[in-house]
Amino acid sequence: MARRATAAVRREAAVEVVRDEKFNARRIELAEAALETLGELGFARTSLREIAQNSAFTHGVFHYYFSDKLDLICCCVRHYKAKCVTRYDEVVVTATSRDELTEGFLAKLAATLQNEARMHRLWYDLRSQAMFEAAFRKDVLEIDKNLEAMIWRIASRYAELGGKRPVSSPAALYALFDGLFQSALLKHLAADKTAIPELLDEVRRLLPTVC
Amino acid sequence: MARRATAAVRREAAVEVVRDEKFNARRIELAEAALETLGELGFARTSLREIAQNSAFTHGVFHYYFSDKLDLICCCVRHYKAKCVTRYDEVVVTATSRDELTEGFLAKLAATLQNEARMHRLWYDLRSQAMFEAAFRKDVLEIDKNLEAMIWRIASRYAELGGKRPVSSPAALYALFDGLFQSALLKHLAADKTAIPELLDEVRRLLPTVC
DNA sequence: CCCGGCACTTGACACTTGTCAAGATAAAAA
DNA sequence: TTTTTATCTTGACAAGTGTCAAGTGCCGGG
Repeated sequence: MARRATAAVRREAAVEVVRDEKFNARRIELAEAALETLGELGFARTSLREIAQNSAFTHGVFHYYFSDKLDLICCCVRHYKAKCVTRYDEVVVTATSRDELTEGFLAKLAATLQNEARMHRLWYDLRSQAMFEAAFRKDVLEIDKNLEAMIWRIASRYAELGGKRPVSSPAALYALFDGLFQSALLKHLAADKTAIPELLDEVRRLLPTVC
Repeated sequence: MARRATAAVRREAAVEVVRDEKFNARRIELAEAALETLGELGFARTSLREIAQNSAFTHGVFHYYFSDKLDLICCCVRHYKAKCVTRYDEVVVTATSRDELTEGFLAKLAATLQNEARMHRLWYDLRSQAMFEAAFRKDVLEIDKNLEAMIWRIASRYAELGGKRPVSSPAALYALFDGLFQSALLKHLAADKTAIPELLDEVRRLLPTVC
């Protein structure tokens, strides 16, 4: 009898796990839909109803899966993180020379700016929001740390391939590339055709200088 | 008679000018009040009524002096610009040695981060908004250009005092310092006591490297 | 003195917002 | 089958939004 009871408990626990997984999957699905609209309109102009309208659901769902709007957007930020901090890792791993790494990095950089401008302006938007809204800070700071590490992996590998070491700190390197990217993104969104090539030139010139 | 008519026209024109000046002065006064609230709450959460409540006026005034909310905020951005792009110029002019320039620059940097954090997070907020709202782009890009020039003046002077030339472009230098400042600001607002000293250390180490 | 226009306030408008309770639907359990 | 439970929709709520027309007070010129 004790054994049967245990089995029932186990089965119930398994059911619970499955439900949790389903619940989480839908949360992520909703977060992804939200990211679309956020990338289009920005944090300030995005409402739950607008998000719902660009998705397969109605506005009420969000309060079934999220405690409130902030909870939803925090979930968006966390989900965004997972996608974005490994963007350049393949290039880092496969490149066998400085030139190869440079070209791979630049190609990905240009493609990102070209195709994912909306997602990245959202990132800058949310990072600014974190300066006002404490609830975002923890996640934003963590993403920032991961991005810094990502840049550092590139720089380290680049230096290694030349038998050198990066000449500045991870923080300074990240600041440099992030600043350049941010500025290029703004210009690109302002329909400045020179934004991408100028960013590439700048990075191409900079890489041998700093590593 | 022609002369009297001319005199009347002139007087009227003078009156007009005075009125315009008064009108403009009040516009700036209102923009300044708006900047206070914007710095406190951020773009997303700031309403005209909130701005009015933190000022000596009522919410209706803003439509007497501005065509709409965007017009007001554009005016805020432009007014902000005027105040902020000359922050380090005195140090640049008066410093007679590299050390003096370094210490003056670092002191102002620390003071800015400490005392004007709210105004600067607003700047980063509005710069992000410009990625979504085309109406902001022209002014934001212009401010960015001015800030880049400001950094360049510091770097040039620093290099000059050492008989050198800056080793990187104005764009890269600005990206570097702006990125570092932005990151330090976020950490500072997240109550990270090490943010300011670490920024100062980083800049102190970096200056001789880049100029 | 009065009057016209400027500067500002007031109150209302149409609309949007986040939130949530109540109900519908469908799948699972009994 | 019936009952229960999970999921999702609907409609409503109060609060807040930008906007603007109408009105108030006031000051300077006639």
